[in-house]
Amino acid sequence: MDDAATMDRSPGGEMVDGVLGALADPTRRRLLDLLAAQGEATATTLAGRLPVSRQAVVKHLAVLDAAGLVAGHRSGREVRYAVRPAALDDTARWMAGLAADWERRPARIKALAEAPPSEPAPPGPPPSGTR
Amino acid sequence: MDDAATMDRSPGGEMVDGVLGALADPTRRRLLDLLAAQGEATATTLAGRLPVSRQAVVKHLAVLDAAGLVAGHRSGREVRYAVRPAALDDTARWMAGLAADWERRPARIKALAEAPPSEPAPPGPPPSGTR
DNA sequence: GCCACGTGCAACCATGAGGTTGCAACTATT
DNA sequence: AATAGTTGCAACCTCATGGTTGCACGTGGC
Repeated sequence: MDDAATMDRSPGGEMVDGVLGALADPTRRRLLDLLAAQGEATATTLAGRLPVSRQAVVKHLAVLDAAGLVAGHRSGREVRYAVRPAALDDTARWMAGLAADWERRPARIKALAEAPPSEPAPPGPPPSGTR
Repeated sequence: MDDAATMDRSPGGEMVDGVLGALADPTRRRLLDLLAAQGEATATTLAGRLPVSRQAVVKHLAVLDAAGLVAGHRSGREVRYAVRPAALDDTARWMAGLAADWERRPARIKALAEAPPSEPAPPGPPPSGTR
């Protein structure tokens, strides 16, 4: 049921992947908006406010849940979902950090350390078989 | 010149959409990492460091460019691409704002304004067809 | 007990995104 | 001029994704 809850701030960014993937879809974003606005809602309810079937909503909620962006608890015969800020927050931080990284890296560094001789255009990319 | 440069912080979040979509793909993220690390690189060079063809890289770069995450300028017979922090930064802010929004919204509000009569199921306005 | 509402599961469909290959066009370098 | 290295198209392939429908299962209200 949960995996993104694995509060993993590790470098690989395994969670970031999930969040970005989930957030990439517009319908999913609308869903989150609705959810954030209402606090709680069931898949059936949400489907009523979107141009898609209930099943589609269920699938989307599953993705969002896997990404840790929402969580649902059972209440009687229905399952109410609610938004879960943590993962989003973490991803926002990650992204801000990345942006900062890019900014403080105008260019160079690598270019200098990559061509000791005098060739700014190394035609022989050599060794590293990154595969 | 391009399009994402349309510094549009408008509500619709037209840019955010592009950035999230672009960032959703892992290959594209690797590409950005490489690019950020080297400062500048051509599609051909980058393809050499990734497990995909040059053409695939070209397509990815096109997506990233459309999202405003990279920009390329011609230098002789080659086209060097470089990372472009602005869009990423904006998106990070947007996301942080959203997260903050979620956090300061434990629930309620809706419950009060939504059920005066007795019918909480209006056929709502299907906004822009997502697809 | 019966019925209605809501969820859960599975099969199925269609499109688009990621990837490939092949080739034409352009720019340097010799 | 001939050639080698790059970029730019375009056709084409495959598979994951978003979406649908149909039906079985649970749970609560009558």
